[in-house]
Amino acid sequence: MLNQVNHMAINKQYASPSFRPLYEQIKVLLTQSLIAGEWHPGEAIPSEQELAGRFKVSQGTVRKAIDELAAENILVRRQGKGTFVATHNEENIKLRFLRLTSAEGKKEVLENELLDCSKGKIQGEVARMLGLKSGTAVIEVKRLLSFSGRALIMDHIVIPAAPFKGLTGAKVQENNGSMYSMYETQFKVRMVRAEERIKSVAADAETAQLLNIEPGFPLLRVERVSYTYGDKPMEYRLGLCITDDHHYRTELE
Amino acid sequence: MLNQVNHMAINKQYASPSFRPLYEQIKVLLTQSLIAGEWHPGEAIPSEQELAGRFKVSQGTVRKAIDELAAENILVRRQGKGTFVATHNEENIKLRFLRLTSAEGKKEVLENELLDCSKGKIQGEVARMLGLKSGTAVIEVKRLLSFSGRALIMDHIVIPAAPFKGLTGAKVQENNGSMYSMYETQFKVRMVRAEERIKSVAADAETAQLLNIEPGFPLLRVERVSYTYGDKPMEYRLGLCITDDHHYRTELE
DNA sequence: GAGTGGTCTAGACCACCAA
DNA sequence: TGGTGGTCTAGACCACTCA
Repeated sequence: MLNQVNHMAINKQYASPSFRPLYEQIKVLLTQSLIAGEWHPGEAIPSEQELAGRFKVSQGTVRKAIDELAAENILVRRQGKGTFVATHNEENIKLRFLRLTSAEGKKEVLENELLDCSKGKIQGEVARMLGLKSGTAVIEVKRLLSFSGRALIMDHIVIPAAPFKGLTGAKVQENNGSMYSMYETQFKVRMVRAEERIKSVAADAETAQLLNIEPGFPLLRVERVSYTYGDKPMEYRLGLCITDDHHYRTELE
Repeated sequence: MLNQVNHMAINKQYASPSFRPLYEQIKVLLTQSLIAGEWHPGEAIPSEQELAGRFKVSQGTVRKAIDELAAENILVRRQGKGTFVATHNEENIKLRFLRLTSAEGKKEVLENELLDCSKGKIQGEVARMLGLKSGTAVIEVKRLLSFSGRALIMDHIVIPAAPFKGLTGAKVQENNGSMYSMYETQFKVRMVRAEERIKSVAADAETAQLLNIEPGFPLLRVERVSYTYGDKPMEYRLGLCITDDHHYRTELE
């Protein structure tokens, strides 16, 4: 199959219109291998030379494909060692998606308090955002995240039940609340990117009690959809955050 | 000078330690030309071939340097036409840094109401963030931004007076509130990237009156520092936003 | 020392654009 | 038709890692 794809490519690649560069085809092939689970997060993929041989293209073309996947945080290059599948399961990047920081950026101790982990059926807007039919079985997790001993975030997480069969509150506790790390190690699901929508809202009575603040206290409402390989949405998350001593940081480019 | 740099590079480039790739040196040279104003926003820079000749390196090396500058939104490539200095002064990207969107992402008419434009002296935290000494002369702009007829953002903008000599309220009005476009066309200052810190706050009395809401209404407090070429901070901005019908969108990668 | 990614070159050819 | 960026190749050599 690979040979055929590339023979086609080599013969037809410069037959505009609908021209697709070879390296994009290589990118698709690599992504398919990732989806198929040929290489798991943290593992090395074959060397550029070997992939060039397998795909019957030059090393430079494989290189360009890997360059782009590395720019998308899907692969990670390490000179002298190889190219690896990116992972959330390493100390320095376990919290890659956590954007809440204290004013001075000082180190903090994070704690996770599980409030609820139950099965349900999805509906409405959340179903649309996850690309699921209304009524699909989902798992819902509610938890509190504490920074240096103070509860700052109330999270409500919704994921489809099928890919996460066997997920329980106990497992969430075991992983100390690092959901993305757990998704990878336990369920082979890697989140590649996420989109967030942020609003300012007043705390309702229930949230206020959980976060130990007065009702009406201003909270940051962070709505997140996370995507796995192939831009497939796999997690919905609603966070309510206390931001009197902390802030959400982001960069515009 | 260029020859010398490159002769040094060609002879010494592979003399580890402190090895710097050639294309990084080219990047620095291109950035210096941008800072020096050799090419202005919207203009074309010389072709890859010409730059390769000028720097005495191969086209591929120039290409890699330009690739990175394009990834940083400093240059823009247009196949068949050339490579251009990126600009905020084009319709589709005038609002590149504006992250506030209505729920359905529908088009909106933006209006700018100037509240104040005055000179002052900088102090405290803002001085630190802009890398200025306390007491440096600055220009402060206060304005309201309306979306489809409703005032949603109260902006407070602080910029050093020196690079923006001659900036007046009238000029802000002329440019219809598109500050980044004005910085470029009138003062040759291009903002390349920005960092933001976001909090949720309750509206104070003054802001509430300006935005036509009740005091205590939850607002998004967006603090921004914008950087020009060479990562030099050039603008501080504090925005207070109504987010009942709108949200701030961002992407995590 | 062997193997990996990283840099640089030279050359061929294609896609796209403007005149 | 000529000039520009975009793709692809083949080869040489360097930097880095690890056994």
